[in-house]
Amino acid sequence: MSNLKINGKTLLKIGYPQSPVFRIAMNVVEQHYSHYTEEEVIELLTKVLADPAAYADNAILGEIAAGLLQPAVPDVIALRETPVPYAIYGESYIDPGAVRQLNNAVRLPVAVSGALMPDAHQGYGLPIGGVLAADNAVIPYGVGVDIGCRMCLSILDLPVQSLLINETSYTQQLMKFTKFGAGAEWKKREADPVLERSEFKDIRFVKNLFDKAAGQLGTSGSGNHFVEWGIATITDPGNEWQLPAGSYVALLSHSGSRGLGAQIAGHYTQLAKELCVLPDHAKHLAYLDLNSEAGQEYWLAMNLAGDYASACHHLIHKRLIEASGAALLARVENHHNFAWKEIHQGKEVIVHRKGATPAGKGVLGVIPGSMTAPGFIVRGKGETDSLQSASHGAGRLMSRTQAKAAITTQTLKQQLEEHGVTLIGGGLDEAPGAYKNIDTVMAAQTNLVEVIGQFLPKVVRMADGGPPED
DNA sequence: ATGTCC
Repeated sequence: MSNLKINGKTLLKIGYPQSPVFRIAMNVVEQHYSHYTEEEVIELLTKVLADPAAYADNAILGEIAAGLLQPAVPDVIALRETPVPYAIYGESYIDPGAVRQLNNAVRLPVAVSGALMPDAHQGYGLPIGGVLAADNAVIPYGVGVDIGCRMCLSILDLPVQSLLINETSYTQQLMKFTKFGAGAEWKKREADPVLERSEFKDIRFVKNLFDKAAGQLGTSGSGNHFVEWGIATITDPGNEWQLPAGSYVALLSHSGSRGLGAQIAGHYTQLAKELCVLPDHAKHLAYLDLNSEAGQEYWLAMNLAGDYASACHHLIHKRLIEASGAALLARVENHHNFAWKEIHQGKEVIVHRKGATPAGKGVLGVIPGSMTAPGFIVRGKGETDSLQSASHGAGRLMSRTQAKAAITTQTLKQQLEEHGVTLIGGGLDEAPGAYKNIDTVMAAQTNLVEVIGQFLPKVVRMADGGPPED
């Protein structure tokens, strides 16, 4: 049995229009004609293209025929001249490119309001650190490529000294129970309720991602993702867990939905761009109407990816906490790449937070610093102007390329030594110097969150720097 | 962010 897939180039060559029919044809071929030769498939698709109406009632090819009978390219949707208002926090530290991107977003016809966090920098579509409330529409690139990218902090009942005395065993645990790198999968798979979800059966596109998702459950990926042992210090005696103020061993992880979320993001962004054509400078902000089939599908797939990301963190924490023999005292976790249905100013809106921490009144979150700077455990103040959001970290000061050129291995080593941090993996593009000063960023958002504690990394694991190794 | 191609 061959594994024939037809690619976009082939479809273009035989004259298929660049419309949703492209993807439909590829899916149909993959699902029903993978045993055909390429010549046979081309012959079949050419026949359908020549007379789509003749295939309209065909059980398999009817889908392609319907796509061909639709108008090929929808009209360009104009941005509004007048933007909806938005607040900026820490404007003097924000990359002007990020401001330009939010200026586009708040002119979308579906925009209701927006906000820009003090760690903002340029992304695709909505900037990282961008928040946008939309009316009954969701922007796949307003959520980001890594759907459900999130933080999870577990505070444990281990004496702080054990981390300092037995550092080697904590390092070994990280080596044994975490897995990093693009495409990384565990050989032995773990059962988990998230893998039983009906979305894996009901949404055709998502169904094809199941196998990879099952293999990648409990892995961490690459880039800025990490798992680290460190010391959490609770400073608020009125904390939610009635923990005595003081220091605890804690585990902090940062990662998302791996290949599953990336594929979902890519697929539905592409679909959105076909269905919602915006002026060129705003094209990545293409949105899906939540009443449309595509919009509803994305919403379900996005929520699945979010829950999958959460399950990944929980599996990592479960394994490491069990290995350490500790008991869990408290946990704080939050998505920072996601969209939610929320009520703002008395109206239900879709709030996109792309690199932004939910900060509703009393809502707890974690804002990481860098591998040598503290992260913060925060409680949201429910500020209206920020759409109840805060930064998701310190934010980049240098691009990855800039950081690799400006920072030396020697500098990184020295900084790690000064702060007593052990690093496994990690590239120069993730060095502390590549990030803004977290204290400056926190000072710009005192109206958004209150600090109830902090976290200092001690043993950090990240993907190896440079190209993936295995 | 991701094995960068719908």
